[in-house]
Amino acid sequence: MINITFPDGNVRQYEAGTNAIDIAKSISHGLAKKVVSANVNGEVWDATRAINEDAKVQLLTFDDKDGKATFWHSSAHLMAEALEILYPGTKFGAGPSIDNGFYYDIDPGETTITLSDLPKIEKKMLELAREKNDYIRQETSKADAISYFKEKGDEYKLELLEKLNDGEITLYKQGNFVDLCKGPHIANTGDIKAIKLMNVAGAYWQGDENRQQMTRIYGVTFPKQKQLTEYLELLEEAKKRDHRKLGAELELFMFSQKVGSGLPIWLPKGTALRTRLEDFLKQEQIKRGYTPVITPHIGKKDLYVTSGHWEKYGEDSFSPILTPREGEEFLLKPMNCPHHCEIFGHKPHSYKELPIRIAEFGTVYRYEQSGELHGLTRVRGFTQDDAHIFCTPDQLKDEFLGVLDLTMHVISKLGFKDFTAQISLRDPEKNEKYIGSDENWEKAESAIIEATKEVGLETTTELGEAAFYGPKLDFMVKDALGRSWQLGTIQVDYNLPERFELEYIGADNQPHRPVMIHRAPFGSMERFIGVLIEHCAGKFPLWLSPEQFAILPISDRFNDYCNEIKDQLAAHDIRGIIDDRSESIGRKIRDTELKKIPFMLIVGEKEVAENKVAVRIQGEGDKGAMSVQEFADYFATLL
RNA sequence: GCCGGUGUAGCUCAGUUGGCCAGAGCAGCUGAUUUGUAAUCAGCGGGUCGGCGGUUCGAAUCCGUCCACCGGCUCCA
Repeated sequence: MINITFPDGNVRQYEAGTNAIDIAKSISHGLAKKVVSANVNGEVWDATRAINEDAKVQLLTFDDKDGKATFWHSSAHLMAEALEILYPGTKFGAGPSIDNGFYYDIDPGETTITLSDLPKIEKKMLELAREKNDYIRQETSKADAISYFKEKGDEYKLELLEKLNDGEITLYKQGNFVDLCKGPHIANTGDIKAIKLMNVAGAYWQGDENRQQMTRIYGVTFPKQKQLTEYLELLEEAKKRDHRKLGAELELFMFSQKVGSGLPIWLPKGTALRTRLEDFLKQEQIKRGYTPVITPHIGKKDLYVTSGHWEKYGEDSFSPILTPREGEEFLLKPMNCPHHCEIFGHKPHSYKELPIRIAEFGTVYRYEQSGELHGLTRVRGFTQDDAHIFCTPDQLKDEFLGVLDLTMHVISKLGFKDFTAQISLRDPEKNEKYIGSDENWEKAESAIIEATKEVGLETTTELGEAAFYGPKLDFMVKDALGRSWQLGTIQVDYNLPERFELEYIGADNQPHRPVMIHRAPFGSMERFIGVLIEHCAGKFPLWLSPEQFAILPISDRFNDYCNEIKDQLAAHDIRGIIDDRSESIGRKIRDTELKKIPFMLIVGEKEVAENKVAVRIQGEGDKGAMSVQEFADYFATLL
């Protein structure tokens, strides 16, 4: 007998060689049906794999993250089986589970698989699922595995095999399909009841753009049909929040083929929104001792040679523009920091002046490949809420903490609760990717780690994600479709001050090199607003709303009264419009609802007589009549 | 940049296997209506069918090429 310890600390005894399904059966039959895999001593195992020794076991169902991964990974194998039948000779790459399903990268040879082929593949998968084949795990020697895939002609599997050690190789088989796989898998294909293949895309083999482009097929599956229906409904909902759709509908911004792709054009309402965001941060920064500056949109190429950006990112900038007579080379500025370094360097500084915090909403232009462009979140021209702090090494940590406080203030003020903070350090294996001394890197990295610890911020750490000049802390938020976007960023930099030979005179009357912090709480106005639109589904926080109310007269006899109301509200700093079209009140309400204007103030005979307005809240309905003063007071409580 | 898809009026979409002057709803304009909590009625205007080139007696429809957009990949100071 062996001892099985459950997550709640309970210990039960089982025969050696038991498995997760049997353990589940001993608890309840319902549970046994739902078990897809099990966490055994920290490793996810097949639910049918024999457990021979004492172990800590957590049974996993589709409701667990790891359970989903098992289910979807098995679904990828099922799809591969279907593909092998429908497209004989297909070569298989890798087919993992992902956050929302699974994919398989395949090389179908001469055949092209398109969207219209997916229903056929789905159908075949369902057929195979109904055959109720077991997923069978089989340990194998490297030599046997190689000979199997050699005979099959699966060169990608052979390449994967090369990296594996003999003795740790397993194959999984369901039906007639055998795959190189470390598992784990569900017990039987029959558990897969609902299947939807989402799309096809190109993907480079091993993620290397110099190698073969594979066909990647994405799909998602569920144990119950109802779950699939719900998932598809969720996707529909998410689409409605898409900032590209809402941005057009609410007339916030536009793109023009003539102006150029990736170059957002801000319409009046979007500009109103953006200006309010900028003003909010500008005021906050003044309070916190920042000095606003303005620098040109272009800078000599030499400036970026000095900063190192030209060497590192020259190809990702717009090509230099030339002065017509002298032939001097200028870059459309891809970064504000070199300009700000020049500001710091234009006169000598005493240590008594530090820290110096130079802030600018600086518009920058970068060449993004055409296929990268995406709404407001990936563009070729954007405005950073940029600032650079020049301080002494002793001040670094306090300054970092100050920036952290500002960034978190901004994020919470905008209603983001679900964000993650990522510490990006250098990859110690790839020193050539970075500039600057080891000593400086270590100092910078530990400053970030200590500061985040001190404020108790939950972080993840990524090696190799640092900027080339220093480590950084990024704030990431997910959009409506679950894609993760970087918003605010804080970066420590010992290197630019060196490249620009920046100095201050210390208490010892000797020159010293300042440390620099790059930071942008929003990141870029474009991306931030794009994510904000999706976050609030176009219903912005009241203080940002381009129009806070619409006054809707029931007949044009009340227009004069409406104008008075509007003036009175303006005196309370509440902004809005009057819809004085000769339309029915029902129509005016509908149109205002669709524009997502937070308050409708309806004015008719009764309201004029009582000197009131009938308040209706967007998305909620009639709230009854109030005087202007009452409304203004109520409004103030919502800000 | 690479793979796949899409591109018809301001918006959402019809348009059979290439064949009369390319259609609808909404929006717009004009007029009527003066309305009580999510679409008042009538009339009218509006499209080089993404651009260019080709095949054909004839192209929105077939071919080529370029552009833009969508989903991914790669990249992201």
